[in-house]
Parts: sequence; C-alpha cells; structure tokens
Amino acid sequence: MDKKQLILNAALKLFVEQGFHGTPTSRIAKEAGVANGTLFHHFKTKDDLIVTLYLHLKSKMNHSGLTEMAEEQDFKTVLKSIYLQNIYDMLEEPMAFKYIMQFKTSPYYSKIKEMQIDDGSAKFIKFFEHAMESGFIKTMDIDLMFILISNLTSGLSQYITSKPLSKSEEHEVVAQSFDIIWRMIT
Amino acid sequence: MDKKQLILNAALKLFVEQGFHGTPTSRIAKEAGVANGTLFHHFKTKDDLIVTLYLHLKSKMNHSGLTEMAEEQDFKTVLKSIYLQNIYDMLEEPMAFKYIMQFKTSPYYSKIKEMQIDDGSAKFIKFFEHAMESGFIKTMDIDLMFILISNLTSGLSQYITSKPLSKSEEHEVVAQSFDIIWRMIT
DNA sequence: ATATTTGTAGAGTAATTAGTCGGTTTTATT
DNA sequence: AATAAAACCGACTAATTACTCTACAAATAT
Repeated sequence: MDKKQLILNAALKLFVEQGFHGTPTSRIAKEAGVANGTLFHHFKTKDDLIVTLYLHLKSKMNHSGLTEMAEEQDFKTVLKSIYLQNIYDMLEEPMAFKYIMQFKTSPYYSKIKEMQIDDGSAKFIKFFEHAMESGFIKTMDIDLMFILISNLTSGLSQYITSKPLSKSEEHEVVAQSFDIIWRMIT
Repeated sequence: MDKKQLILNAALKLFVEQGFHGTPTSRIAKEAGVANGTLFHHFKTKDDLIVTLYLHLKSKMNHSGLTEMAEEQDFKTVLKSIYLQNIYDMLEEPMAFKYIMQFKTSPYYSKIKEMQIDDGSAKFIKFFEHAMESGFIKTMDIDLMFILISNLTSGLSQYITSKPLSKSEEHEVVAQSFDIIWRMIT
C-alpha cells in the first residue's frame, strides 16, 4: 500500500487520540510502519503534514453527492438529500470528523488561506442564493446561514456519536434534525 | 498582580495564537514576566496548566445571569435574556471563547471527567425540563437540544467575530438568531 | 521576634523531538 | 539493459523542551 497514505492514516489516528502536541513524528512513522526519513520525504515539516491531512480529509468528505443537484427539482427534497448525505458521511468517518473539528478550531486554520470558498462550497452557495431569490427560504446573509447549518450539523454528529443509539433511533434523530433546520431557514 | 493569574493570561494568549503544540512553557513564563520555576510551582505540568485554564475560563463564563431566573416569569423572555447574556459574554472575550472551543475539540477534553453536568448546566437543564413539561417548548432529548443550541451559539459568535459589523448590525443579527432558536425549539 | 510556610527565581539537565544525510532499493524512462 | 529519478531507510544531530533543584525573599502564624 502507498506509504504516504499509511502515514496519513496513522497521523489521523494519533492526532485524534493524542493531539498535535502529544504525538511526535517518530510515533507516527512507527505506527505507519515506515521509516522516519520517509515521513519527511513526503511532508516537508510536521506542520505540513497537519495541514495536508486536513485538506486531504476535507476534499474526501466533499466529493459526495452534490453534483447531481437538478436545478429544477423540488428545493426541499434536494436540500434534504444533500444534508442527509453529509450527516452520514460524518457518521461513517468519526475520526476524520473529529480531526476536521480539531483543526478548524486550532490556530493552524487561520494560518491557511483556504477560507476562500472552495469549489464544493461555491456550488452550494449558488444553490442557496437561487433558493433565496425564488423565495423558497428566508433571506439572510449566506455566510451566516452556512455557519449555522454546519455548526448544527456537527452538533448533531457529536450527539449521535456520544450517545449509543440504535440504527432506527439514529435515523429518526437525523430526520428530525432536518426538520429543525428547515424550520430554521424558512 | 497575582503571578498565577499572569501566567494564565499569557497562556491563554499564546495557546490561542500558537496552539498547544506551538507554545513552550518557557515562552509562557517569559510572556507572563515570571520565572520558569514559578510556572511549575503553580501548575504541576503543562497539561495541568492547559486543563486548569479551561476550567478557569469556563467557570468565569458561567457565573453570569442565570441565578435570577424567576421560575414564574414568561419562559421566552427569560430564555432570551439568558441567551443574549451568553452571546455577549462570548463576544466580549473572544480569546476565552476560542480557547474553550479549541480545548473542547482536543483530546484533552475527553480525558477530563467533567463531562458530567456542572452546577451551572444543572440549573439550565432543570429550566428546560420544566418548560418541556409545561408544553412551552417541543419535547426532545435535552442533551440534543443542548448541543444544538450551544453549537448554534458558537457558530453565531464565529460569524460575528469574522465579519466586521457595526454595533447595530451586530445587535440585529443576535436578535435574529434568537428567533431562529426559538423557532427551532417550539 | 522567631519559625514556618508559601511564592519566586533562574541556572541546570535529562530526555525528547523535528528534521537531516548518505546510502540503498524500487520504479519509471529511454 | 542502462540510466535517471523517485521512494525509502534508519542512524544521527542540533536544538528544544518540560521539568527539577537549590537558594532566597515574602508573607503568615506562633
């Protein structure tokens, strides 16, 4: 298997379990089963690894659904399916989710310029703006709506991963949460 | 001034700016203007400092309002005033807010047992349970509601601190956000 | 006034850590 | 097959780091 990927996997696990401050690069290399030098062959510095891992996970998360957003379909239906997709992505990869959260609240995030909208979000924004203009949803600052929805979503994930729920209970909570969001934005 | 407090202040600033991993204890001591040994006299280890700082800030944040919650007053009014108090606390102390976020998403948080409800939250929960029983708000898992509200709140703070808003715009957004929450839980 | 505890200092250290380097294997290119 | 390039290894190091220790000063108690 690709060593670079092994390193990223090991880093993800250790950073989530022990934090940036608690995991030396040597431990990452060991966990990945590669030599120390190999790690620094693929990543210039530890910080580089930390940032690269974030970007890597984020693009992996984003690449689902979203493309098949038929413009003329019922807005609520489309939004719901995107939302559900998103939630289930998060739930399937709890470590990636935790890492992204950890990274976003860390000082690394502000040192990165990618706060500018990535291509995935750009489509999303268009989608919402159109819905606002058409009066399907309330008019409000798109950034605010974005932050609110994504924070709500991550809150839900936190809740679900912290409570031991059966699959059916989980489904119910997720569905309920969409109603909440819907009520919020209309 | 109390050196212990100076150390906490310096730690807050540096941890928020540089992260746990990026700030050596020696820099904290220097920034605080105290000797290295003094830091370790007050805090057993660096981890101890990190955790203590969190608990310290959290208790400082919680000690506002809340006590004067007249049981028989209009629920919505009381909730709104608590909510606003909370938001403005956050906005007044952006560093503390950032630190709490950073800490909560870090592995330190799960290593601490204080996930059990602290006294502040306990009152809060009682307050909500009572409102549910009385039918003022929707019945749902109290933990879920808690997470949703606190995530929404912190999302709003993020938004406000990231956008340059005038005081009046800020007030409007905050008020609007309460309506959103209200619609969410009723 | 004396004794005891508590706070402060800062030089010192043992251990750890990020990152390097020279050499070897693997892969791609011609 | 020969050559070039990229991936890989692991011992090494220079620097940093968390934390200790001893001595001294302030405060508190007796």
